[in-house]
Amino acid sequence: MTRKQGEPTAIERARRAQIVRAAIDTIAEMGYARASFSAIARTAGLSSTGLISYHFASKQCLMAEVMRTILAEFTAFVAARSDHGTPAGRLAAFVTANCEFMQGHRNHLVTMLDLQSAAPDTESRDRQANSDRAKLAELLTDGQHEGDFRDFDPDLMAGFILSLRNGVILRAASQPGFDLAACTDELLTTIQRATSPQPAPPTA
Amino acid sequence: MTRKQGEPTAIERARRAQIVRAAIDTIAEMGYARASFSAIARTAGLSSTGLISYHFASKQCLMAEVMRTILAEFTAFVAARSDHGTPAGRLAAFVTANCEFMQGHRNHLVTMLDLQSAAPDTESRDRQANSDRAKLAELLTDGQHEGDFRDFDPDLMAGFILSLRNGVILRAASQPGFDLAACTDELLTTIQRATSPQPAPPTA
Amino acid sequence: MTRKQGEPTAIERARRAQIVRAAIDTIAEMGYARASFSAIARTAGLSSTGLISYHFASKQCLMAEVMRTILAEFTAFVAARSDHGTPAGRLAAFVTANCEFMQGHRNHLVTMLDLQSAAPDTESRDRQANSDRAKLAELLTDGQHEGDFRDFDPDLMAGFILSLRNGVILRAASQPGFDLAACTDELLTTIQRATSPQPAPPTA
Amino acid sequence: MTRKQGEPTAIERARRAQIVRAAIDTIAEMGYARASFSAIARTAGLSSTGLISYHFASKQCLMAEVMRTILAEFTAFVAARSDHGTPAGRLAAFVTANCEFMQGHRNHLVTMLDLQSAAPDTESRDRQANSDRAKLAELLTDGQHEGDFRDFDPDLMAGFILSLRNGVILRAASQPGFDLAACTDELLTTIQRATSPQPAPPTA
DNA sequence: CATGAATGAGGATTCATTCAT
DNA sequence: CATGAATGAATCCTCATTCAT
Repeated sequence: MTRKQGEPTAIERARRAQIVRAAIDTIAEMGYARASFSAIARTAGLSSTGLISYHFASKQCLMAEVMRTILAEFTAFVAARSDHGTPAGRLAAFVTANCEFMQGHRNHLVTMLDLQSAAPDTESRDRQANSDRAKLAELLTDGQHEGDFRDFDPDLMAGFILSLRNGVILRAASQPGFDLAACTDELLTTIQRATSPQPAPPTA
Repeated sequence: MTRKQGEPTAIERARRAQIVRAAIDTIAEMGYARASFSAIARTAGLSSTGLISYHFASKQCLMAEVMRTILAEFTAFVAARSDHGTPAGRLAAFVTANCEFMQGHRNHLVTMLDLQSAAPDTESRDRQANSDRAKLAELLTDGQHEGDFRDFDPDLMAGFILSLRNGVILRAASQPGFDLAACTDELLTTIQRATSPQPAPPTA
Repeated sequence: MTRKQGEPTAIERARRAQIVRAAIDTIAEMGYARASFSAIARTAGLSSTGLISYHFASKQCLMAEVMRTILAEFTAFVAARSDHGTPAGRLAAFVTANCEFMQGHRNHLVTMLDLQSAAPDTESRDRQANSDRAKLAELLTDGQHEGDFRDFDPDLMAGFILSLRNGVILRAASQPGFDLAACTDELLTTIQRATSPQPAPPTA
Repeated sequence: MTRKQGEPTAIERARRAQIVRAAIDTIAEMGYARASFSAIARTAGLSSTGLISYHFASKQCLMAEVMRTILAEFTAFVAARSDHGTPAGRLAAFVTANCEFMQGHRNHLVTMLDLQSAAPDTESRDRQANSDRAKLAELLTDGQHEGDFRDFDPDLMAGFILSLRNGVILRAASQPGFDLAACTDELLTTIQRATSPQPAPPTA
C-alpha cells in the first residue's frame, strides 16, 4: 500500500464520494452483512472492487467515512433547525428535524443504525454515541437551568430521546405504510410530557 | 442424518443447550457478524464445528433456537412480574422487570438485540418485533379504557417504550460503570409522565 | 476395528442383507453421489449410520457387496433362462431375460449401472465387466462353431450386446412411458441381424 | 462480483479454457465424484480453488461449460464428416467419425460419458441425450424413406447406435491395448447388418 | 449387537485485499 | 488512476468413520 500523503485531488474526492454514496445505498438495501465490496462496486457502477481498496485503506476505513458522511449531513440538517430559541423549543425542533430528515434520507438513517449495531468497531461507535448524547444532554441541562425542563438526569434523558428516535427510524424504515407525521406528533407530545417541569402526576 | 425423529435424549438436550449458551455468549461478545461456528465452538470448548452442524441443521436453525431460548427466559421473567394489577402498575412492573433482567442476563439481552438487527432473517425478526409491540399495545389499550393512561396511539406508544428499553439495554451493556438502578428509576418516571392521564402541560 | 473372522451369524446376515437392499434402493433413487450412509440408513429405517460401519468395513466394501448381490440375482435370473438350447436360441434368451429382469428389478439394474460408472473403484469394476463379456463371448464363439453366427470377433460382439443392454436399461429407467416390450423386440431383431450367418448385404 | 457483464477479455477466455481443460482431464482421470475444485486446481496448476470460483459462478456452471466445450468439438468433428451423401453413407460416416474422435480426444469422451451419468443435473442431461437421439433418428428416418434402411423404429435404433458408441468409448478408454480400428470395422459391419433393408434371415 | 454422539477431513463458495498492467 | 485477475483465509456444511455405553 503506497497511500497518499498530501491533499486529495478533485478526482480523488469525487470517487470517494461516489463510493461512499454507493456504500450507503447498498447497506440500507441489504444490510451491512451482505454489503460486500462487490455489491458496493455494483451499486456504484464500478468495474472492480480494486478501486474501492485503492481509495480506502480497508473496509473499516470506508465504513468510518460512510459514518462520518452520514453524521455530517444529519448533524448539519438537525443543527440548522434546532440551534436557536428556548431549550424546549430547540428540543422540539431537534426531534422534529430528526424525523423530517427521514424523508429524503431514509438510506442514510437506516445505514447509520445498521453500522451502529453491526459494524465490527465497538471503539469509535461508542465514542460517537457518547458524543451525540453529550451534546443533547448539554441542551437539556441548559433547559433545566432556564426552567424549561424538570429535574431529570440530563445524560439519561438524552439517551432516552436518542433511543426513541432510533426506534422511529427503524420502524419507519421497515414498515411500508408507516405514518411518520403522526408518529412525530405523538413523539413530540411524549417527550414534552416526559421533560416538562409540570408537577408529576401522583404515582399510581 | 437429515434430522432426528423422536424425542431428543438427555445428552442431546444438554449439548444443544451448551451450544446455545456458547452462541449467546459469543454473539454478545463479538457480535453476530463475527460469531462463526468456529468462534462458537471455541467458546463452547468443542473440538469441531462439525458438532454444531450435527446438532443443528443450519446456522439459521441454531440462531432460531438461540432467539427462542432468550425470549422464553426473558418473557417468562417479565410476565411473572407484570401479569397482574392495574394496567399502570403492570406497565411499571414491565419496565422494571425488563431492567432487572439485565442483571444476570446481560449477554442474553445484548444477543437478542444483535440478532434482531443483524440476523439475515428479516421475516421472523419483524414478526417477533410486531408481536412484542402488539402485546404491549394491548396492555396500553386496556389502561386507556380504565383511565390509567392518556389518549395516545397505543401502537406508537408501545413502540416508544420498547425503543427506550432497547436503548437502556445497549447502554448498560456497553458502558461499564452504568448505574442501571438509577436509570430504571428515571425511565419509570419518564414513562409514567409520558402516559399518565394528567392534563398535558401547556405547549411551549 | 475388530472385524469378524468366523462365520457370520444369522442376524448378521439379515442385517447385512437389509442394508444392502436399502443401499440399492437409495442409489437407484438418488444416484451414488447422493447415497450417503445417512440416506441409506434412513431408507433402511436404521437409527444410526454407525450400524452400517459396524457391518461393513468401509463404504467401498458395502458397495462391493451391493454389486455382488445384484449380479448374483441378475446372473441367476438370466442364466436360468439362457442356459440351454442352440447358441442362437440362448443368445435370444439372454437378451430377452436381460430385458425381462428390468420388470420387478428396476432398482437393481439402475444401481448396477450407476455403480459401474460412478463408483470410485476402477479395479474391480473393470474386472467384472471383462468377466461378463468373456462369458458372453464364449457363447458367441460356440455359436460360430455351430454355424449359428457369422464370423465376427466374439469379444467385440459381446461388448456390443452388453452395451445395447445397458442402453436399454438406462432408457427404460429414465423415460417413464417407455415401451420395454417393443424395445425388446426391436433389440432382438437387431441383434439377430447383426449376428446371423446370412450373406452380408452388398456394401452401400 | 456476481458475474461479468460485457465481453470477456482474452485473459479471461484463456483462463476459463485452461480451467475447463483441467476439469476435463481431472474428470477423465478420477471420475466426476472425485473431481473436486481442489483436484481441478491442482491439475491446472492454480494456486487456489478461489480462482475457479472467480471465473465460474458455481461448479454446475463449470460443468455446463465443460459439457458445452466437449459437445461443440465433438459435434463439429462428427458433423463435418457425416453431413453429406446418402443416409446409409452418412450413418457409416457418423459411426466412423465417432470412433475416430476417440484418438486425440480420449479424455473428452470419457468425461462426456461420466458427466452424462454422474452429474447431478438430470434435467439438462436427459434433454441432451434426447436431442442427440432425435437428430440421429431423423437421419434414420430419411434413410428409410430413401430405401437405405429397413423398417425399424428410428427412435429405438438411434438409441441402440448411441449405446454401441458409448460402449466403445468406455472400452477403448479403459482397456490399454484396445484395437480401436478393428472395433470400428466390426461396429460398422454390425450396424450395417442391423439396419440394411435386406430380407431378414429366417428366425432361428 | 445397536445406538447416537463425536470427530476431523474435505466439500464449494465468498470476500477483502494485492498487484501487474 | 483504473482495471481485473489473482490470492488465500474463512465461511457453513456434509460425510465416513470411530467409540463409549
